[in-house]
Amino acid sequence: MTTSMTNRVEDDLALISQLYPAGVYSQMVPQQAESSKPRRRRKKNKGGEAGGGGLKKRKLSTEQVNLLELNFGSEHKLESERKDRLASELGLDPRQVAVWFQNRRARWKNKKLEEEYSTLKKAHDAVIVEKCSLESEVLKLKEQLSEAEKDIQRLSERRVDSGSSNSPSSSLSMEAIDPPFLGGYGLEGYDDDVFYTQENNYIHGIEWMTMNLYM
DNA sequence: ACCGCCCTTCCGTTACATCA
DNA sequence: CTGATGTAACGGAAGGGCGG
Repeated sequence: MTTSMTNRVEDDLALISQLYPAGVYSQMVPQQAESSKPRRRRKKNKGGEAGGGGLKKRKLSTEQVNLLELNFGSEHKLESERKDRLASELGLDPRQVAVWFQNRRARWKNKKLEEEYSTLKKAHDAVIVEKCSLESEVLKLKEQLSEAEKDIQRLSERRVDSGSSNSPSSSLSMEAIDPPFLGGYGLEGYDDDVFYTQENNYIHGIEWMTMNLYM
């Protein structure tokens, strides 16, 4: 929190450094340092010259990187003993080895985060697909239910009609799937979901439908 | 318990190299 | 030449260990 806030301030200062010529800026810094945060600016290193004047190795050789990678693979942390040993093996400054490990840990962390993100995204996508499939199944079942309810309605209406007209269609099979006798009370006490049998036992509509469909 | 010093790690950034 | 990308290096904050 405080770090990022200071960094924002530093960003502003860095921006200032781009807006003003280097010489002007370098003279501005000490003045600002008195009132606010001092900002040390790294020197540009044109022509491979380090700040001190010596030649600066900008890129590590393949052999150096390979050995560093090998060491990083076995242990991400770098104790000072190992750092010194590695540095002398590679002909590098111990500080360079420390910086390399530091940057390598940062890269490793980023890569791990990317992998975790990718894994989570795959899981998320799979859940979304399953959700869609379940939703379409719910829709299908609702349609089936609606059709079944319409059938029940038709059948109960036909039952009422056949009471006066003795239609020839009231065959044996129709008897089997007609709604059970509702007694002398008409449809007034008729519940949408419950049918009463002649024995005054009741079963739910869906169960009744299922029973008749497979009888 | 407190303080100052040193060392290390992490984070954000900068400078530079390399490549398309 | 230029913008994107990778990486070595830096600066600062924070935390732990240790002696005074």
